[in-house]
Amino acid sequence: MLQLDYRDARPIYEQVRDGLRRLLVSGAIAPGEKLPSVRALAASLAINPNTIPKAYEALEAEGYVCSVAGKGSFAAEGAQVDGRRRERLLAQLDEAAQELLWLGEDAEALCERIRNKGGNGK
Amino acid sequence: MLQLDYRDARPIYEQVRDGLRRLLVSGAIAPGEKLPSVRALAASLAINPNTIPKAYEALEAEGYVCSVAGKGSFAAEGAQVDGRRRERLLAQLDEAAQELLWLGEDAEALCERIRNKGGNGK
Amino acid sequence: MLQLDYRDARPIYEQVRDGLRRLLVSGAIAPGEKLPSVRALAASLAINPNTIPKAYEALEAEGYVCSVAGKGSFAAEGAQVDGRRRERLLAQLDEAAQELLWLGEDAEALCERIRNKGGNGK
Amino acid sequence: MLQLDYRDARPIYEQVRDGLRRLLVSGAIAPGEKLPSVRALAASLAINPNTIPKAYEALEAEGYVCSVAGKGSFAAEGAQVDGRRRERLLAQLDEAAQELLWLGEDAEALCERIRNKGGNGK
DNA sequence: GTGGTCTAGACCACC
DNA sequence: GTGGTCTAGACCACT
Repeated sequence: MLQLDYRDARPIYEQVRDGLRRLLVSGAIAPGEKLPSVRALAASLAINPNTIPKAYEALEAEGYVCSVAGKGSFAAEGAQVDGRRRERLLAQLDEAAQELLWLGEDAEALCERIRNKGGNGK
Repeated sequence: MLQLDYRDARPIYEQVRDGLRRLLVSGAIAPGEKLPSVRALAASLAINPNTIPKAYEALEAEGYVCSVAGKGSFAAEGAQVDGRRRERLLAQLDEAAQELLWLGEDAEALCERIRNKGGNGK
Repeated sequence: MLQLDYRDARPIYEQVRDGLRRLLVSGAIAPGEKLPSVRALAASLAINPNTIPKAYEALEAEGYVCSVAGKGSFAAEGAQVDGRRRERLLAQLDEAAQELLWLGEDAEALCERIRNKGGNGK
Repeated sequence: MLQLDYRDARPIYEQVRDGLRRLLVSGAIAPGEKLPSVRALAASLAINPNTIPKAYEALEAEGYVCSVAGKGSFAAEGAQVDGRRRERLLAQLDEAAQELLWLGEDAEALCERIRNKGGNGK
């Protein structure tokens, strides 16, 4: 389900957070669906159970996840996501696009990439 | 010319590297133009001179900059940029676009952003 | 483990880099094996600890080494080596071979050298 | 005839020396043929005339060139080349071959490269 | 204990 | 003046 890279400079919890977010936005996990429990995910990734809540809390702060005490964590709707996250993504898109255009990439080719992303999810 | 943020998690040399790259791809520094000398830039940023070469070497490895001992460092042509840098940018673009689309952003609106980036440089 | 030559025109960090790469490709250091720590290697070579990371970073950029903060540096798999390194080696081989052939060296004799290199590692 | 690269770390005279040697071993300049005069070559490369004799002297020391006062410099036969140069080339070949084999390159493929180099010169 | 980063100051070769 | 290299010593986060 998730792939950890111990050679990655990012801490484990960030890799879990980013991996889960990727599964959410790719559609692999549908809105409302229950995420794996802390213990189950920790076991399947063979990491310390204390690491998982940190990832879940970060996603909850962003609005991607909704945790209910005693019941578990659930995937939220896209509309509930934090506005600052959206701005950061737009900035990331702008930055990559500007540099790619400077490198000679064709604007329409980049647009075509974006349109294709939308269709199939991943 | 550049702005450092000591609250930023990124090390100084990465901030310098990213800031200079931004100046290059935005057209603020033209290809072939001389970059500030190691000592001059260090002084203007009020940091140790040893920190600057690390940023310049990273940009040289990417193909954005060309340093010549005894003469200075110069902005390279876009065509000399490392292919792996281009792939990383495309991945960054894809990731941001996919998440934005999931958040409900309109594909054509994102395309319009990209087209505008190309025109005015910054 | 490594031998420095202060009469060599190459800077120390390049000698360390090339020496380590030699140990890796000769099989003296196996893939996955831990390399000496920055401080330990600096002490054993009687040089400043700051010089070692420069060699390790270069090998990491080539794909020969993987450094993990807090854990150490490790030998990578051959498959992870940068493609540009491979091209540079092929060019080096071509250049040496062409000149040797012009000097009257027999092509088959050179081939025999290459076949022998493969067998015993060093 | 020769291509200089001012971004290259090597001094100009080494680039001229290596470029001329390349022309010799590739067959572009035949044994016995007259090399361009110091002034002519300096003019065609748009560099200081003092730089050319340094390159010619180096090639003469290696045995690739034979200079006659008042008449000019001439390409020598392969057999006249310095033995140390040959040993250095063999070492260069060995080193590149060993690393390429470690990277998974096929020994016979490398041999085929060498055989092809011999046939057409360049 | 590990690698990563930064400061301070020095010397070199080259232009 | 330039970039390139090295030394010495320090602090940090993470294991």
